[in-house]
Amino acid sequence: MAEREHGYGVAVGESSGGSIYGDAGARRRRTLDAAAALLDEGGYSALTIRSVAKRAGTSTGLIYQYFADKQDIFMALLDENIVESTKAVAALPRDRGVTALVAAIIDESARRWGRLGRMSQVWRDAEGAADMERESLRAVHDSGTRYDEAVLEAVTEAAAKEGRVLRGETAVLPFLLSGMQGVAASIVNNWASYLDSDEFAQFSAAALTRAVTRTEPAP
Amino acid sequence: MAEREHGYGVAVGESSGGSIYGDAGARRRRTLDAAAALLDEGGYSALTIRSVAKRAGTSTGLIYQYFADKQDIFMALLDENIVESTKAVAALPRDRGVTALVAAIIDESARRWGRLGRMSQVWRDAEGAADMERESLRAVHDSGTRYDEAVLEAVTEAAAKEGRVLRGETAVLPFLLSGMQGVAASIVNNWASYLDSDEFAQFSAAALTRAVTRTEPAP
DNA sequence: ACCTGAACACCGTTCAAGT
DNA sequence: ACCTGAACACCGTTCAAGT
Repeated sequence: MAEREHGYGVAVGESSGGSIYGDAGARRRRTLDAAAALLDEGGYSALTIRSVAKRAGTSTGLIYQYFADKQDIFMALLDENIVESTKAVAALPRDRGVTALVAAIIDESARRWGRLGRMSQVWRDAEGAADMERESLRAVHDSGTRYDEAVLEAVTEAAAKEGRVLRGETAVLPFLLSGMQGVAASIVNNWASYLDSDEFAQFSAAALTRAVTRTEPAP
Repeated sequence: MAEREHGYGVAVGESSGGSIYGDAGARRRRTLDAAAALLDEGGYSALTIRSVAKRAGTSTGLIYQYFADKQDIFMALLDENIVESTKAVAALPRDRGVTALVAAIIDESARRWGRLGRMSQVWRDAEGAADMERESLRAVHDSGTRYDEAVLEAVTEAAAKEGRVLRGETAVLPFLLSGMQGVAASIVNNWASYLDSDEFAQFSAAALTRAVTRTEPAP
């Protein structure tokens, strides 16, 4: 917030009080923070290597010592965001019903999508580029898997508290995830602008709940 | 298909047999065709103004006489695609049940999304750029509205043939559209790779049908 | 009048040169 | 040893110059 825009040289962080010279970890962190800030402020087009370097207090050349390329920076940002979302989902209360839970997840998803939705394009490009070996790609993939698991756990628990269960088909979770994502994207892109977005999220959550759960069979 | 790759000068189309010199319509068409072909062959990164111009048999400068900028070309492509999708939806059979209809729409949507999904990013950037007046943006918006209407009509009719009706809430259509879009995106991005994509589409179509229709109340 | 393509102001990325 | 930033090969866009 009070970060200097035209700071001269390296603004020392709250680390062990000295120079950042040679500190790979700190520099990586600052680079990521700078990239995230630029993305928030000016959108995708404001995110250039030169401006990231300036804001992070490094040089363009040095950035390439910590990241393979620009895509790699996005990937790292995306990964951190998914990890955060996973924590948020895991922390959601289970005792207010499946619909309320799903609505909350849609909300979270819309927030993340608003910031990093464009990332999915980058992600797809990266996958297409045949360098699946890339660590950052594996990281995003793994984090995504953990996110999916967190959603499954949360929904299962919330359903149980209502005396309901998830349907048994394999496609139930992918469908729920896709549906929530689609609704979140719609909200962010403001399609259905004639609709109150809370009302839309609420209806969608209820509809998805109807679609993926059923009342528990008597034991 | 048999289009010349290194054609010299202007390859005359099936128009009135003469030069294309000064023919704005034809040049616009060729530019769009070239852009679509490049997009299909090399993805987003292959789509440069220089290569579009070369392939279309024009110059970079002339392209800017028919399109405001690169974004405008995408917009026109997107618009044509939505119009085609609308026709496809309108032509879908109504007598095989809502689920089959929805599955077919998801299929169509996945095909379109695979080619132009990235477009949604461009679209959002364009909207953000405050030049809502832009004709190409209005066109896409209007075409989108007509697509939505076509889906509504198709689903309503298919439901009626099964003795069902759409639920009455305003959010029903946006939810259905978002859900189908989300599922289509998942299929294209190959999330849920462990699942057969037909099975996934089928389950999703059935789930969405459950969520948005109910049996018709006795008259 | 219509069209071209060199020129401009960028971009991501590299690597010789500095400290 | 570590870091910088000019240089390279692009990009979208414009506009003087050609026909």
